[in-house]
Formats: sequence, C-alpha cells, structure tokens
Amino acid sequence: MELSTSEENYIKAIFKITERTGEKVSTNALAEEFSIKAASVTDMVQRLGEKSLVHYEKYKGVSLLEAGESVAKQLIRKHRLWEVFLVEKLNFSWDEVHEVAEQLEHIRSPKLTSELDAFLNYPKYDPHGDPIPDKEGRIQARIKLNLSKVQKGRIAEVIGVEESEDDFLRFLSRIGVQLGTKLEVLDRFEYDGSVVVQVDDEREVTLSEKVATNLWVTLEQ
Amino acid sequence: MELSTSEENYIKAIFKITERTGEKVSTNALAEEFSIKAASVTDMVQRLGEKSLVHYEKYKGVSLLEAGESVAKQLIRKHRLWEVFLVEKLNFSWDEVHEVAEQLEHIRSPKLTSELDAFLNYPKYDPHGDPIPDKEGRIQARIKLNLSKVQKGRIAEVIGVEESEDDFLRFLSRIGVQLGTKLEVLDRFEYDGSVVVQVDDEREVTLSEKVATNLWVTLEQ
DNA sequence: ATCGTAATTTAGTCGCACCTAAAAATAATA
DNA sequence: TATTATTTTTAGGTGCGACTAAATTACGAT
Repeated sequence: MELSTSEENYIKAIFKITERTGEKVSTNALAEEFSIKAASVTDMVQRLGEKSLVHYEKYKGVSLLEAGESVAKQLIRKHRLWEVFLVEKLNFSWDEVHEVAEQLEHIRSPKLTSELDAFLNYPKYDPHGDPIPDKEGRIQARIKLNLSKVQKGRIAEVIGVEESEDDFLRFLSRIGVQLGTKLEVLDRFEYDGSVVVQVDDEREVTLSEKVATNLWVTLEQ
Repeated sequence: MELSTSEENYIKAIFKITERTGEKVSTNALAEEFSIKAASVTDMVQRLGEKSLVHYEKYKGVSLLEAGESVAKQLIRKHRLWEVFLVEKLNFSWDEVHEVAEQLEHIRSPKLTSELDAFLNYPKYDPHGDPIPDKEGRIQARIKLNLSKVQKGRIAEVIGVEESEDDFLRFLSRIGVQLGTKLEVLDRFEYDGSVVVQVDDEREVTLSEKVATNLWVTLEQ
C-alpha cells in the first residue's frame, strides 16, 4: 500500500509515543507532537484505521496494528541508516542529522535501503546509540542510559551523546572519548553530580554533571 | 521561497522542454510530460506565474524567469549528483538510478548537497554523460553525441550509455569499454550501420549499429 | 453521584493539485 | 476569408490535510 509522507509520519509518531508511554496514544499527544490541532489528528487516525494500519476507537486513543508497526520499523530503519551515512560519510555532526534524515526516510526504494545498509557495513546502531532495525524489523535492543546514572565500579561503553554542540564534541575528543570508548566509573559525587571515570583503562578524568548527563552509555555484560 | 515537490517538478519540466525545443512551453506539452490534463497545468502555471518563477501569458505558453531557472538548475544538480552516488557507491546500474534520483532531488539541505558533492570528489558529469551544474548553476557543456554519428578518423571518449541492460553492460566490459574509454573510429559501414573502432589504442572491435547508438561519446578537442 | 472541566469529535471551511465538461481563443484548411 | 479543428482556459467538483467553532464524551473533585 502506498502511504503519503503525512501518513508515514503519523505512524512513526504513534510508534514512538507508544514506546515511551506504553499506553494507547491520545489525539492530543499526536497533536502536540506535530504542533497541529487535535481535530486534524482525529481525521487522520480515522483514515489510518480504515486502512487497517492502526486500531482506533473514539475517545479511546490509537495503537498500531501489525501492518502499521512494520511500516514504523522500516521508517526507523531508514532514518537511522541515513543518520549513520550523514555522520560517517558526509561530516554531519550528531545533532545536524535529524532534520535531513526526516526527509530521507520517506524515499521509496528497497534497493536503496539495502545497498545503503551494505555500503555502511551493516551498522547496528545509529550515531545517537539507538539500534537500527534489520530488514525484517527486528531490533537489537540494548539498555541505553545516562553516564550520570551508572553506579560506582561499573564499566560503561559510550554509545552516543544527547546534544552535540561543537564545543562539547571538542571537549570529548580532547579527553579521548569517542563512540565505543569504555569508561569505568571510579567515583561519584552526589553533591555536584560529577563523576570520576577511567578512560579506556588509562587516563583518569573528572566529568561534570552536565557532561555526564550528555553521554549515553551501555553497561558491560 | 519554499516550493512544493509538484512546483519543483513543473519547473524542471519547463526547463527540460525549453532546452529541447527552444520554444515557449505549451500547456499540452506539460500535461503530456506528467500524464495529467491540460486544465490542471493551467492552474499550476498561473500559480507559478504569481510567484514570479515563470512568465506566463494566456494561450501563449510558459517560460522560466531567472528565479525559476535557478531552481531548475539546482534540481538538476542534485539529481545528477545523486545519480553518481547511486552508481558509484551503491551499485545501481545506469538505468536504475532515475526513479530514485527523482525522489532524492527534492531533499532540502544545502549542506547535504555540498557535502555529497565533496564526497563524490566534485564530479563534472553524471553516469549518463550529462553535465552537473555547479553551486552557482553554471553548466560545463560538452557536445554529447552517438557513437554512430562520429566520423571516420575521429577519436571519441565514452561518456555514457542510452539504455543499460545487464547484457549490454556485460558486453561492454568484455570488449574493455567503460566510462572514459577512448575509441578511434577506423571505419563505418553505412549499409548496416556498424562501426569499426580501436579501443584505447589497442584492440580493434566491430560494433553493431545497435551498440553504436547505445553509446554516448564526446569528441577529442 | 453529580457537576464542571478537560479531552475529543463533529461539522463546516480552505488551499493544493488534480479531475470533467463546457466555453473561448487560436490555428489550420477549404 | 469563413469555417472547422485543435488548443487552451474557465467553472465547478474531489480527496488530502490542515483549520475553527461548536457539540459531545470522559474524568476528577467535591
């Protein structure tokens, strides 16, 4: 079935909000997401319901049916593959990619997607550390958390940043932190939120709370 | 000014048809191009006229104004850059690229275009041998003609193919012909349209009329 | 359990990009 | 030149995806 860009965006948003809240998605939540009016959302979700992409009951919110879920996963796959491409091949920084990837994800061409995947060497995660669904929509989940939440003694691997201002990225490169870097949390100071870490079993560095909350990591084991 | 994909497509088509015919473009010609009705075209060219992208007079056809021409050239630039990308990096063959490039050319991101250009090493021509406009829309013209039209004694450089069936591409690679190959026309047989060429100052090969008309070349000097 | 507020839907409108049918202008031909 | 044929435009209509205003439903507090 051929979907419009708008329809695709609704489906992706429903997926995203469901993932976050676990609940059926309200018209208001979608209206909020797109900065449009709830009445417009009602229109659209009714149409998506007729196409059997979502389950919709008046006043009770909307959830994805299987067909819709598969559409959402393909979109996320394309979005994240393009993000990898933009960062690795075209010198985009982590926070410049989103807007362009929003456009690129709607390009229709199975060959384009699979060849891009191969060209990028079948990446498993995007530059923000989020997993890239495979052709069948399967997602390699891993727990993604803030460095500021990691307990003393644990070893964490850097998988992304929250916001990537130039200045912050320069700071990271100066202390030798990049994607894949292992950080052992040696100590945490609750009173100012700072953390002492050992970078790649070598240097010891103290990171401010701001830095720590900007770093996405995953735990070893 | 933000243009819709449709508006962009009209502008590109007007540019293309003007280039081919040299005349003002008729509503019918555009209707033909998009397989839609002339009445719909009238609607659109009126809107484009109000936006000062085209010059339009009732019953007299339409032509691009400067603003429109610049839009057209940027679209052609993006289209051809993407074609190079698809062929060189993603293993698309020369005749698979058009449809996807039609979609990709509408992506809005100046950074994407300029970085892609750099990533591809500032190509001057696309896989069909057509020139890629630079950032300012300037086009490096070169005369593109069929190998079947080249006079005896002249040296021609292969710059593209018309249709690229797998079988034809395999044949080319077998006789050592690829983009950039120099062909000296040793002889031409008018009665069956075949041509005898010397490939890269080495092998001598006879090409059928069908092969010769499928090869786009440019002349030395 | 009821009442008031917040959330949601319905009804009607608008621009875009197409359509059909009919009218008008232009071009071709006798 | 007059008539016919073709091209183009106008007028009015449709679905999409947004809107506003008004009606309806659901929910939280008393």
